[in-house]
This record gives sequence, C-alpha cells and structure tokens, in this order.
Amino acid sequence: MLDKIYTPAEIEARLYAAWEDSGAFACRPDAGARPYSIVIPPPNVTGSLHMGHALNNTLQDVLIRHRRKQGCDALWQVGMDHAGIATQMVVERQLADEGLDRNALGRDAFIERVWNWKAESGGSIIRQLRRLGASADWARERFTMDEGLSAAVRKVFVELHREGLIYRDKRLVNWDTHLRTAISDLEVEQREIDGFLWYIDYPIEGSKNKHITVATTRPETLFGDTGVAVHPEDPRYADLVGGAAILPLVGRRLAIVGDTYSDPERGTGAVKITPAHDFNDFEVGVRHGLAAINVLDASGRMNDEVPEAYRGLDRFEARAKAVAELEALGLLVKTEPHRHVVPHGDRSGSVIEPWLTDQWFVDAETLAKPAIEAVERGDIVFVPKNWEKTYFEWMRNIQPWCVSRQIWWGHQIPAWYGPDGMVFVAMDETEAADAARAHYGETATLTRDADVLDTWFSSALWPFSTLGWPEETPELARYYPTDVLVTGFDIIFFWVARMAMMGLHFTDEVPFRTVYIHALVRDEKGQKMSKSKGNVIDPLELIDRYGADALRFTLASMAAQGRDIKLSEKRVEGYRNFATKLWNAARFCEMNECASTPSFDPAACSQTVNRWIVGELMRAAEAGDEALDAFRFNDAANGLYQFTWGSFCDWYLELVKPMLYGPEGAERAEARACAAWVLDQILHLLHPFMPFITEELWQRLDATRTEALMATRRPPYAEALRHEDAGREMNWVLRLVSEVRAVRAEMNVPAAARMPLLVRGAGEEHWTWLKSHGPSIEALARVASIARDEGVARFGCVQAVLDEVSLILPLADVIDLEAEQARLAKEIARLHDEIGKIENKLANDKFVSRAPPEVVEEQRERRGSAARTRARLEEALASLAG
RNA sequence: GGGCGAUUAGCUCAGCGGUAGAGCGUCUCGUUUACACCGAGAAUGUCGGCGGUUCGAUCCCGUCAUCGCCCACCA
Repeated sequence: MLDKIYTPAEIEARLYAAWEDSGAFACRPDAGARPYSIVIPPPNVTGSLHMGHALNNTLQDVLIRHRRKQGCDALWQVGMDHAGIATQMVVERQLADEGLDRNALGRDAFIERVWNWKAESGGSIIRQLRRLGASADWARERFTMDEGLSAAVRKVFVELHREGLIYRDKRLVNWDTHLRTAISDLEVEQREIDGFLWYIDYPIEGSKNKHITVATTRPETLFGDTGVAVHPEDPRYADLVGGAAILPLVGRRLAIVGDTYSDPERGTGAVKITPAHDFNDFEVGVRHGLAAINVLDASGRMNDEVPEAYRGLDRFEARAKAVAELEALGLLVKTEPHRHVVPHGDRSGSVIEPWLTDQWFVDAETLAKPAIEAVERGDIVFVPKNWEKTYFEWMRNIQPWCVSRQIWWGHQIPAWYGPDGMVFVAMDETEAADAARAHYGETATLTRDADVLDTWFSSALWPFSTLGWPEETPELARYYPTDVLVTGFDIIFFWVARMAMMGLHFTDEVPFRTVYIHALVRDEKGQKMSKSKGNVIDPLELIDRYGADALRFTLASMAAQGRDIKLSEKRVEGYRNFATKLWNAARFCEMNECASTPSFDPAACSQTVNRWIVGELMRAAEAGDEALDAFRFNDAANGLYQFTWGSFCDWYLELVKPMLYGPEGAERAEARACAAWVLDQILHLLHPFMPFITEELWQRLDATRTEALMATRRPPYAEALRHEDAGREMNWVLRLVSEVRAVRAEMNVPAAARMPLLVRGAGEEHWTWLKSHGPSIEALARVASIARDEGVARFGCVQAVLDEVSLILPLADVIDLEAEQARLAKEIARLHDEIGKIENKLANDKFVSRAPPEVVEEQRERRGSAARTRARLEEALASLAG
C-alpha cells in the first residue's frame, strides 16, 4: 500500500542507482533502432550545478527519455570542459592561499597540481546532474583534455595551419593585464565607467605659442603617441595638416595627419594617435605610416619606452602623474567628467589593454562561409528561428579569432620553433623534429610554443571529437550529425557558431540538425544569476525540498518564456503538489484493484466513460508528441498536467467510482482494467518529465514487472482509440454536471442536500445518456435521482440550462427565490448581449459574403445555441414569478 | 549608432486573425472511505497608446512610449 504522501528523497537515489547499474542510460548501437543523439554542452570542470544547468539538462533529458521510450537508440553524450582560464584561476587562488604562485611551482608541477585538483574536487557538477535525474551515457563520459580529444585538437590545429587557416601574426589583441594573457573579442565585456576627458595642448612644431588641443581619456598613453589626426575637411586645422606637433613630456615629433577617422564633433576634433594601444589608432597608423610604440608591459606597467620617472609605474599611477605634470606645465587645458565604455575582461574584471603581441589566429571568415550557408539552406535550423538573425549578423562580420592564451592549463599549441624562429607545426615533438631536420638538413634544437589554446577551440570540436574523431569509429558513423543541440543564447557565438564552422570543415557535415535555444534563468529581478552577485538559487536545495521531478516539471513548463525565466519557488511547490496528486491517484487505483492491467483492449472497451478517457488520453499523447517534436516543452508539460489532473483525476476517477464500488461484474471489471491502463499510459507519458515518481509507481503498482519504466518502450496508439462518439456523449454529461454544480454553489445549496434532478426538454439521445450515466451523475452532481419532467411549470425550483434542456432542482424550501431570480435575469441579460453581437455580425453583408463559410456557420450555431439557452432561462424565470 | 525582445487577470507568464487562458493569490462552500500538497464553485482583463490593413485585430503593418538584452564604441 502506497503512503499518502510521495517522499522523493527516499526514492530518487535508489532508483537512479538502479537505472545506472542496469545499463539503462547506455546507447544501444546494436539494437537496430533509429539513432537519436544529443551532446551535452560540457559544463566547466570547475562548475557546480546552477539553475541554468538544471534547465538545460532537464530539457535534454526530456528529449532523450522521450525518444528512448519511443524506441530510439538514444545517445546522450556527456562530458566536461577543462575551462582553461577558469580552472587555472581556481588553482592559482589555492596556491596563493599557500603563499605560492605558479611560477614558483613551475609549469609541469602546476599542471600536475591542476589534474590533482580535478581528480579531487573537480566535476562535482557531474554528480549533481545525477540528482536531477539526467540519463546520460556516463560510460562514454569525455573530458576536453582526454588523450583522444587532445589528439583531435592537435589534428585540427595542424590541418588548419597546413591550409593557411591558422596563422601567427603580430597585431593588437585584447590583453588582460591581470591574467597576463590575450583573450578573444568575445571575452571582453564593455562596461560604462565614470571617467574624465582631459584636454591637452600639444605645441606646434616651429611655433612659439601655437598648439593643437587633443582630448583623451587615457593621458598615460601619450608616451606612445606617434601622430595627431584631424578631419581632412575640418577648417579649424586645415593649415596644420602635413605639419607636426611636439609631444609634451617627451618632445617627440608627431605628424599631424588628415584622416576621416577623426570626428570634428567629438572632443576638439583633433585626436592623438597611439597605434600600439588603440584599435582605431592602429588602423590610422597603418594608413599614414606612423610607428607603433608599445609603452606597457604585460602587467600594465609602463615599460622602458617612457621617461625614466614613469618606468615601472602602473598605468593608472602613470595616468595621475602625467596629468599632474601636464597641469604643472600649463598644458592641461581642462578636465571634464566623462562617462564612457571601457573594455573589461569577463573573467578577471580588469581593464583590457589593446596590446601588440604575436598570437595565433584562426581565419574565421573563411570557416564561417560554409557555416552561414548551412543555416541559410536549412541544414541547421534554429528554434526559435529568430536566433538565426543573431547568428548571421555575427558570422557575416566575423573577425580573426585569437586562439592563443598565455596560460598553462589547456592544450599546448603544437608548434615548435627552430633556432632562427622558423615554426614547425606538428602532431608531436617527433614529427616536428623530423620536419626541422628536413628543413635544416640536420637535427635542430626546437622550442615548443609555450601558449595554450582558447578553451573554446576544443569545445568547437565537441560533437565529433567525443565520438572518436579523427578515428572513423562506429559511433561517429552512427550518431553524427547529432539531432539537436540544446543551449542558451549566451553561447551562440562562443560555441554554436564555432561548432558549426569546425564541424563543417572537418566532417563535411553539420554537427547538429537543430539548435534549440532556451532562455536564461534569472533571479526575480531579472538579473543573471551569478556567484559574484550572490543571487544564485541552488537547484539542489529545491530538489531537497520538493524533489527532482517537481523542479524538472517546473523548468519544462516554463521553457516557453522569452529570454528570461524568473524562477518562482511557488511554482515548484505547485508541481510538487502535482506529483502528490499523481501519487494519490495511483494509490486510489491500488486500493481499488486498478493497479495492473491483466487484459484490457483500449480499442474494444464498451463503456462510454472508458472509451472517452481512452480517446482523451490518445489526444493528450498526440498533442504531447507534437509539442516535443517542435520543442514546445511547456505545451507538452501543461497538456499532460491538464490531462492527468483535470481529465483523469477530477473527472474519470470520479465517474467510475460508482462502478468500482459497485457489484462484481463486467462493468466493474472493465472500469478497473481501463483505469489501470490509463494510469499506466500516464506513467509512460509523464516519465520524460518526472522520471522518478513515474518509475517508482510503475514498479510498485505491478510487482511482476521486470523491466524499468525508463527502459520500456511506450506503446503506439492506434487510430481506433480515438472514440469520437464517446467524446460527444461525455462532454455533454460533463457539462451537465458542471451546470448543476455551479447553480448549487451559486445558490448556496448545502453540499449535503440531495434532491431529485428533473430534466425537461431532453431528446431521446440525451435521455439515453442520462440513464446510462445515472449513478455517476447522481454522485458528481449530488442529486438523489434523475427523472423526466415534461409537466406543467413548477414553482420554487432552481434551474440550470444546458442548451435546449432544463435541469430543475426542486428546492423551494432551501433557497432564496429572489436571488435565483436575480441570477437568472443576469444570465439572460448576458446572453441577450451576446446574441445581439452575433446578430450584428450576421446582418453585415460583407461578413456573410467574405468570411469563410464555416466561420459564418459557426456564428449561426452560436446564435441558435444562445437563443435556446435564453429561452429556457426565460421559462425558468417565468415559473419563479409564478 | 546597429540589432533583438518584452508590455495580456493582484503576481509570474502562456496564447496569437473569428467566444481572452494557466499557475499562484483572493473570495464562497466542503472532514463525499485517493489526495486539505485536496474537492466544488466564483470574482478579476478598453490584451501599453495612437493610426492602418481586414468582413473581423490581443494577434498582421506603421508609429510612439516604457522596460530589458546583444553587438559596436576608452577622443
């Protein structure tokens, strides 16, 4: 016997372990079933489960379990990302606590330390995903720094280099002075900062007191100035173009050039040009042949290119000093408060410097072309489709991708330098040495490039590297391209676009056919949840409190929301209640011997109520499947919720109670079997959303079952289960019960009061229905009996109306006749208005001639129905008036 | 500056050319042998404003307003 309350904590761990032990999560390449595959967006090895993961993985698990139960050979490829910078930061912080740093440790020891950290405390998220019920194929778990995946990375690097799509170049990159590494454009976030705009006079060469005033937010970079630009058509400076200014504090000669980059409206219209420290200035410098002088070191301190007094100063100290000195010299014209955007590193949060270094770049523009075409052709489809626009915008304006990072944790770049700087890119050291010997004619001393690759470089290969590429494995042949990628819009550029590029380039196929983009889970104020903001809701706490199923159902039912999901705990509580409801429906079935289904043919059952619920179930199942096919998780979840709670619990179980409690016989037997069968189907249908409770009930309700629900294929539903006739009949009966209940409640008829239900105006069909559902109607509408009433008007009755039928409850001594009159009058007035509106519409020639005939017909039917109801109500009102 | 999205019941949000929906909350009634984490019923909306298209607009188009996000931008 089931308990009254479902207690998830006791059950979830046991079931999960049993599933995992039984091998139910594993793909079955030999099963002869259609393959269906999803690769997980690999969580960072440093990560712990947050609400975004919970949503992302719930949706994937719903799809995987759904397909598995449909009979597919489902592979959910799981694994983790080494998360270069993030992980290195974690371990460096630990070292700092011990008073160490990575340089003291040395590279090899440091990397070993990171591996140890990973073994001990990394990847807690993988355990937490199990708490959520994720049915991933854990035996196939991969890590981006696995041997196989690392080989894939090297292979891709070598090939792209051979094709000229990876190259080394000296150019300005985004430099993080805190982490002392280059980062990509995407890892830079622009923040609005209150700063200052300083106006500085640069004396004009060969003139005693003439000067040109430039405005800058970064006075400390003036040491790197090599020019001043003005707009070629700016009359204020026309006579200066071609001349030169003298750089204050330094005395260097600066060419004054005319360049349209200069905007006469901004600042003074004259802009100092610092090619080594500004992306725009770099371009101007190239156009006018200006030198690029780097004045900063890797930590953002002034280097030896600046006057001695400034050397070694932090850039911000240097800024203050320069301003003070300029002011003392009388060259600082004015200082304005100035709000402007300043680039910051997304990891370190420090101000990013454009810095001139040698880095490795991927020719993203070339790789992007096929990836753009794949989406244009529909080989990759975004759901929702509007994200394609975002994808196109970025891909069509894509910049070279800086992939080298000056950190230690990651894939070391497979490039070796000869004594003369010649570079040999190879799969390994031996291969590089061979190439060097061939080049130099003798064995050469090679030095490996110290840098590692951007973490996203290996993530870009994830859909095929995890399946064994570059080996031609059976898994790669069977599960690639994957069916769908489920992810958030925040990594469309970082990850989705790059997988599309790499996948197409190296496999000639798209890595996934569909990209389902879901919302981000935010806090109640709509802020992105983050540790630093301290607004994180821990999914594990919700699982502890309400169960994994309740959390999963909540997330699935909210998946339709636009770009934000504001998670409310009340909602989780509501779906916990749903789990309890399901549990108790099963408990009821168990108590009434509806638990197992020895023999029930849903196509051939005879009782209308049974045929009706079978048809309803089938429609719910179809709607659910369609919704999931279209990734409308919310519709699927809500539809099943409505069917389970509304149709099955509130109506069906109540309708069959008289039969279940009644005498032994064919009727009771069929009701038992049908209830059991429908409950069984509900467990199948809800399982992808609520795997734990459904599995537990499935196994508890029928001890003879040997296979787990998750591994049991859901039966297909034949057309013969539709039972449309039963639907028509039951809908009428249900409406009738509702009418009686409503009028009783409105008239404050005591729940315990039983009276005959007199029915007037029912045709033969309706009367047949009334007779055959008599006991159910009596129980649900709480009436003593049902009788025909075609006699004279009765006084003092409460009446409900169902189209042309009057439902009469003789209650003169119980109810307030005036209130009943008022109720009827109000209802009549409402119908009167409605009929008026419809008649206006029908009187409109244009409507009748231009609207589709079925719409016109529908309006006529509505008018007829409303008129019949109104006539009945008027009759009732008249009878009250006596 | 470019782009995207939102504005619907008290709250959180679905819907999207033809009777406005859900959950929560509110109110009324109810210890009916599955469930009070429940049951029955009720109330609440000029679907942001203004134009347009249409026989018909919450839905399509234009425009404005407010809010939010992404991209670009250290004069």
